[in-house]
Amino acid sequence: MIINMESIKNTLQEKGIKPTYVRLNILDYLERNRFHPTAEAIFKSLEKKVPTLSRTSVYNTLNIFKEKGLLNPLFITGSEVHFDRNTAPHHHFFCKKCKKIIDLDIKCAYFKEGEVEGHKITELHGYFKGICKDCLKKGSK
Amino acid sequence: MIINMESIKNTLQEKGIKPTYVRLNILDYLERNRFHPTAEAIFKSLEKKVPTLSRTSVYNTLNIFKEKGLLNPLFITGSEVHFDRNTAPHHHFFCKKCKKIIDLDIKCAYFKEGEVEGHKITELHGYFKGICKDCLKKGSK
DNA sequence: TTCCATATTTATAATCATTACAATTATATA
DNA sequence: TATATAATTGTAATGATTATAAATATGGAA
Ligand SMILES: [Mn+2]
Ligand SMILES: [Mn+2]
Ligand SMILES: [Zn+2]
Ligand SMILES: [Zn+2]
Repeated sequence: MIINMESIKNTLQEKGIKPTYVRLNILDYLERNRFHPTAEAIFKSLEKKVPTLSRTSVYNTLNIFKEKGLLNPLFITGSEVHFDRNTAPHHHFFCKKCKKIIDLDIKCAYFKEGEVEGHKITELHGYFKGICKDCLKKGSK
Repeated sequence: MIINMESIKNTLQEKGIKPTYVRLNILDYLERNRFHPTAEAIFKSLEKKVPTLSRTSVYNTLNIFKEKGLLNPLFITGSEVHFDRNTAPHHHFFCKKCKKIIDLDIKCAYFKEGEVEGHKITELHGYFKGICKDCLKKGSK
C-alpha cells in the first residue's frame, strides 16, 4: 500500500504529471527507497504489487521524472544508471566491495556558484569510490 | 608515425606491458589526443594507419591500460566511456551543447585526504555539466 | 451511460556499447 | 626451424536502454 498517497499525488500534479497507478507506485518506491536503485531494481520490486508492469513503463516513467526534475540519474558505476529522488546537490560514495552508493554530506564551493572557470554549471556529480566505513570495519576484524 | 616512440615504449615496459604495435599506437594516440576519446573514436582514428585493427583489440588494450594505471575511465555521459591518459586527480566539465569534456584545474580538499566521512577513497570523479565558456560566447553573439 | 479522442501502458523488436570466445597470427625461445 | 605462448582478430553474445506499434485505460462530449 502506498504510504502518504496524497502527498505523492500532489508531487506529480505540481509537476504537471498525470498521477497514474504506475507513476504513483514508482514515485512512492523512490520516496521510500533512498539507496539509489536502478530501473531493474525498481521493476523487480514493483512487479509483485503491479503484476502487469513492464520494464518499458519503468524506463518511460523515470525519463518523465527526470525531465520534470523529480530525480537525478547517477552515472557512477559505468554499467547501470542509478536514480536519486533527492535532487538537492550532494556527493556520493560508491563502495567497490558492497556496491552501495552512499550519500555524502560535504560542502563544495562550486555547488552554489553556478560557474567554474567561465563555464556555466547546471549539473553536478561528485563521485568518490573506494571502501566504505562498514566494509573497512568488517575487513579489519 | 609515432612521435617519441621510445618514451611510449618505456612507459609500457615500466608497467610490465609488452610494447606491441597495437599497444604502442593506442598509447601514442592517447598521449597526443587529450580530449578524452571513446573506444570508438580511438578505433576510427587508428584504423587508417593500422588497417587490421579490431574494436576488440582497442577494448582489450584499454582494459589493460586501466588495470595498470595508465588511464582512467570517465563515466560522464552515461552512454559511452571516455578515456583519460591523465591519471592525476582532476575534475571535468561536460558541455551539453558542444559535447566537449574539459579539464578543470580546481582544488578539492578530499583529493588529498584519501577519506571522507570514514570511507576510504581510492578514486575520484568530479563531473560538472552545463554550457562551456566558448558556447556561452557564441550563444550571446 | 455510451462513444470517441487522447494518453498510458504493454509486448516485442531494435540499438548500441561492451565483452566472451574461439580461431588466427605474431613473437620468443630452445 | 619447431614449438609454446601471447596478442590480435572476427564473430557472436550480452545487457541496458530505446523505438515502435498494438492494446488498454481515461476523461469528457453527446
Ligand atoms: Mn543521493
Ligand atoms: Mn581529464
Ligand atoms: Zn561497503
Ligand atoms: Zn561547449
